[in-house]
Amino acid sequence: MSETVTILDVAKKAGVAPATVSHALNGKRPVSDKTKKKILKAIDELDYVPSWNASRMKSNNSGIIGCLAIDITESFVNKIVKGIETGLRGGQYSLLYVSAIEFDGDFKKAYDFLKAHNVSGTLFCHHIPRALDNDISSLNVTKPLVSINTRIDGVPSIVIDNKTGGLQAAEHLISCGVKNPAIIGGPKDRLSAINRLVGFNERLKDLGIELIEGKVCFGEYDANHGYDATKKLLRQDKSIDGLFCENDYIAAGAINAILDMGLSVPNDVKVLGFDNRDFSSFWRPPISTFDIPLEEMGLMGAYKLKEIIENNNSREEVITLQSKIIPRKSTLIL
Amino acid sequence: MSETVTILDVAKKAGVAPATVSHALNGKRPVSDKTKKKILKAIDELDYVPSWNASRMKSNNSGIIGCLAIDITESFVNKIVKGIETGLRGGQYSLLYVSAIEFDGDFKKAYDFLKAHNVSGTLFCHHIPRALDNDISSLNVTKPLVSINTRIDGVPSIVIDNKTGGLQAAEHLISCGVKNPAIIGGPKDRLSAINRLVGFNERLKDLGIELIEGKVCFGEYDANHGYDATKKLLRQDKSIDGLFCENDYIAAGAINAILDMGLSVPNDVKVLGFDNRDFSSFWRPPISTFDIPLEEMGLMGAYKLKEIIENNNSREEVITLQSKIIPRKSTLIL
DNA sequence: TACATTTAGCAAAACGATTTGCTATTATTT
DNA sequence: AAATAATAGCAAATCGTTTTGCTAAATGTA
Repeated sequence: MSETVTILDVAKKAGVAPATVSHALNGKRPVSDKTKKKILKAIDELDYVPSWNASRMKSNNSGIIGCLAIDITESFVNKIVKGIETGLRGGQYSLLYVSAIEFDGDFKKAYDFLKAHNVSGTLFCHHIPRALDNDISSLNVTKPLVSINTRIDGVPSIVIDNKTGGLQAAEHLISCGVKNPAIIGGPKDRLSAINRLVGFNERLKDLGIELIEGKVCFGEYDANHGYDATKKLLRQDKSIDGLFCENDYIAAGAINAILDMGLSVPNDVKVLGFDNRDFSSFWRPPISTFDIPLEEMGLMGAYKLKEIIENNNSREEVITLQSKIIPRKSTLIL
Repeated sequence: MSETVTILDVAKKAGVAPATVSHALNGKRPVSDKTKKKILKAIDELDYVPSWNASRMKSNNSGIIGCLAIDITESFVNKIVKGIETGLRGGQYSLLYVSAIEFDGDFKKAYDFLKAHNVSGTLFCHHIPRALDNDISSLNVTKPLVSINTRIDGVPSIVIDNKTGGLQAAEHLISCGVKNPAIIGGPKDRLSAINRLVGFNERLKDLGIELIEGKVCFGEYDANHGYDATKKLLRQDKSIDGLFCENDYIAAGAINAILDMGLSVPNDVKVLGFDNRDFSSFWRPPISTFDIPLEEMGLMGAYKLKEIIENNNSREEVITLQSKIIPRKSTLIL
């Protein structure tokens, strides 16, 4: 209802020119303490809040950071977003969040939407490999762009070293005494799933263990897949004594299956997950897993983007972060 | 790098006046098909995207919906936010997300931030009872406001009927044959926890069962609290045969404790949770719980806010949604 | 044919800030 | 005391749209 109070109202009340109010507020030119005090008093009394719109239109820098993610309820997305917020905190930036699903996966439309808001830069945050590679040229990118969680050619990216994760998974299982490991993977079209497998396979080969096709099982990142795949694998080969599950949902399903078959975790079969979900620490038995520094990825993405915006430094760069193994009972010998 | 293309560039290229371009785009005045075609061609060739800033400054309606929530990683928050997005989809609105923690819990600052962006309306989304009641007057609210998940006096609110939830919890446990129930609650300062208890207690009293103080245990909404409280309760009173846990983390911890004591769920003790977390369906045993329509809450909040903005209808209204019980094995007799 | 009506499009003002050129005052130096 | 430099503050232009008053052309009516 009440009218918006503008810089003019403040100026009038304080008995100065609008320009002086502006200068008093953002210090582009000095203003005497006396007038500054008058101005602040007027601002306080009128409850004046400068219009971001108006000010940013003039300076052609919206101060808005666009975040284009698939779906905020994906747990990896919301943790990354939290990191982004932390990275932006206290600055002159605000976060405009957009789900790609809102635009039926049309990245051009979604990006145009952000453009319309005159964003100072954009953070992509998704998991679909090459989702943008074909489109990136048609996007007509005019403002800085940073990709989080997926590498895009020609774009600074913050990624997780999933291959090293897989590598460490192999080492961990073997060092826990596993002789005959198998792997239950995630969806074939997700780079995370592929890379974890590649690393796992590579290190096993180094250690002289061959991962035959029958011991690799792709599927969804969920508990049902873990359950079914485990039963299938263990029926096929009763000597399997270690499972690398590419995320903790799969691992939880796998443990359920093993227990249902009357076997023990970790005594008969050791189970290693990935992701460190909130339930993993109090699952029975607690699930050994890898912690992914999701918030840190968001943080780094925000920092990187700010750096590019502020220093106009746009050289491509790939920042790779490591996940960290968290050993729990599901792989330890009692 | 490349310059921003404005409505003037389009007008020049199409050989018309800027006003005509504007009218062609948003139909406030008719434009002939011929010129419209010329204009659209120019827009396409120049890849013109109208500046949201400039247009919204003029119309004094930013089209931006502010969302002020505590923390995006809180699972209830991100589901609500998803609902909000769905509710805003396809409209001329965009979502500006702000975490209250960014402003050290200072709602005035956070709200001023949104005001500075000239938001058309704001959705509060939090769980702290009365967090705003004291502050709401000092907030100097000039634009529509809707609160989700917490009731605020004088503000349209979308809330969950936790009392009825508690009530149904009591009925369910009794109908499953429980004779001597106890409750493990959440934090005392959360309305959800209080209301679930009130409903639970009330219905038990109706059924002639007294919930003495020794059978009520407040604490965090986490598994450790569930574990510790369960051990304490069951040691105190060995005849307890049913537990209402105010969320699923607590329920998971409770089940762990019961099993560790050598008892069976549900044969010896039945456990009922709340929240329907993602792990609850494949916990062992699967946890009976309540599904909270979080996305729907967000959706309703968005709808309500749009209605207020568009029809200038600002009467207070409290929309109460019901949670829905999902019976699983943890309370069923085998 | 002459008049009224509708349609199409242009020009200019407005939104609320920032930026910059300029003037008037005050402080510093010789 | 006069000349110079520094400071304080005002007025006006600007950012990219939308809105509105107005003119000119096209259409319909008598």
